[in-house]
Amino acid sequence: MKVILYLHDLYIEFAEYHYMLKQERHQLILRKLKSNRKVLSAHLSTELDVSEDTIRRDLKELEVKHLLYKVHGGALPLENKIQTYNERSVSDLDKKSKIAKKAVKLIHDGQVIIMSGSTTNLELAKIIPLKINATVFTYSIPIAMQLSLHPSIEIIFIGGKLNKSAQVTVGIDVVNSISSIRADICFMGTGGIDINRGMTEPDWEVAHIKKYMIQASDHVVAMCLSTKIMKAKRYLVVPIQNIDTIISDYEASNEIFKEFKDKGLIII
Amino acid sequence: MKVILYLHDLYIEFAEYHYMLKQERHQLILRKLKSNRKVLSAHLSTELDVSEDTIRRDLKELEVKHLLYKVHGGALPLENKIQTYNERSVSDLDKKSKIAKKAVKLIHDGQVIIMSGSTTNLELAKIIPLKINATVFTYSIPIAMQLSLHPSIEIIFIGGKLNKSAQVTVGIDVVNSISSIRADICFMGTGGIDINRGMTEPDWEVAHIKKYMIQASDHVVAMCLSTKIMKAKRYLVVPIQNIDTIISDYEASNEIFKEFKDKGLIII
DNA sequence: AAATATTGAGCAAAAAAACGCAAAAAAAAT
DNA sequence: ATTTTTTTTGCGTTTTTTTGCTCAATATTT
Repeated sequence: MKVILYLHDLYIEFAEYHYMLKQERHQLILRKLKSNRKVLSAHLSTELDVSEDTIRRDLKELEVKHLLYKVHGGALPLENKIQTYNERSVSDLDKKSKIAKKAVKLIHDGQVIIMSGSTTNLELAKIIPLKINATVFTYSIPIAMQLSLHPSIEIIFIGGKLNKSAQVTVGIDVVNSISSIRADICFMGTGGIDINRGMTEPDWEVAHIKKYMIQASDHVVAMCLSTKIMKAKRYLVVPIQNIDTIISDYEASNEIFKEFKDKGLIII
Repeated sequence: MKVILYLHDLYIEFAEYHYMLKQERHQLILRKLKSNRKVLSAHLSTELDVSEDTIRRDLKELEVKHLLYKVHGGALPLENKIQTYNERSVSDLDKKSKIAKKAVKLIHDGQVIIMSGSTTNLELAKIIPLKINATVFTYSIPIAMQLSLHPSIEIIFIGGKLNKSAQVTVGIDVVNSISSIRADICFMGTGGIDINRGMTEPDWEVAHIKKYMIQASDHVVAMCLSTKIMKAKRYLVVPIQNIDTIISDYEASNEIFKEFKDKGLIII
């Protein structure tokens, strides 16, 4: 490696001079981060013989490229970034509780109800009037816990393998249990509703379970965020004619529902 | 210790240092909290070599992010806070956790485990080492929730009618599900153990379910408060010879166990 | 009720980051 | 080869963050 210096009218050539390119520094920083699990700006500065400003700029660049994340004093690998409350908070909570308020009017004394495991259903579970007397089948732990605060709802929990992150049971046992149920009404959160492509889900297993839930119910209520109307996900649950009612945060009069109404669906 | 990096023809030596970044401290605190189920400010201060003020500020930050909750003297995992209504009147918690500490040594990789719905079992669920890989069948919501924080335990929730106060499922469905299981070991909280009258329960339905749990297991561990030894409740679960191991908060050498030992039971 | 331990608030020192600017170097254009 | 443009870098200054300390208030234990 050579370096050529222009000084006034002198031209000097240095044979062995290690000037480090920015990219080299970046690679170096990432390597060190990998083997060391952290890097400190101050140390990098002396070790790589550049100012701390430069290191800070390097780290900032690498952060933008999602190769690390910057903290006061240095940087850490992206994987140990701590999950914060906001990141896992429920999105569109206002819309979901609006839907729940409409849905709760469909619940009556003596019904046998199936509830899927969505956050919209959790909102619904919170606002079921205390005087209602009904039986609810669910496979969601949060919903079961919420309902257990209700004085007169009988809860049947559908067992199976527990999905830890969603806190719902899944698998063949769930399907078997549901197959032996006969329910009056079924409240279903949904990944997408489209007039042609029907009700769809991003997860195969969930789609499968929901299919049986719908089979087991006399009346099927799809609770659907407005953002998911006329959208489709990967896996079909049922075609649109298997659904009886759609509840969204839109007004029922919204023109987007025209075709659904033409097919005989109730829009709330 | 030194870190040496080779990059093309460059070789750079990094001096080792152990200044700790704030985020690293946070991660360590959370990790310790997860494995120890609690952290003490004074302890952390000396361990991480920073002032207690700093620790307090760390805990406060983590609390705002909903990653733990602060108490006088330290902090506890957030799960416990959710379960506070459950631990409303947990009596003899110290004795129960003493039992749990003994019981956890019986848990090994690859086991299929049945856990009944007692608070002693909840304590056990809290302290299962993170590296353990096993399958747990349970019909208790608090236990399922506690286990869902474990990275590698597979949880099978046994469905049925939910008993709201105990947060456990009961009924014929539970019996049916358990009948089809084959487990290595079964941890059972118990209402009473007596050398002649066997293991007994105050609730008929629970007694019935436990009978099937014991039938389904190769090894039966009865976890029993010292106050319940040589006591009997209303309904028989199984006679004493169907039990393999008794764990209590007494020393195993206690003379009260003499007759049990004579019958071949293991006392821990 | 007294003794001990823990906490919160305010403050100051030190370290790190941000910002604007200008020198230096590299790249591009002439 | 020279000029222009762009990029990179370091420096001085101002802000922000972090930390430890004191002291009064609170909580816990004896």
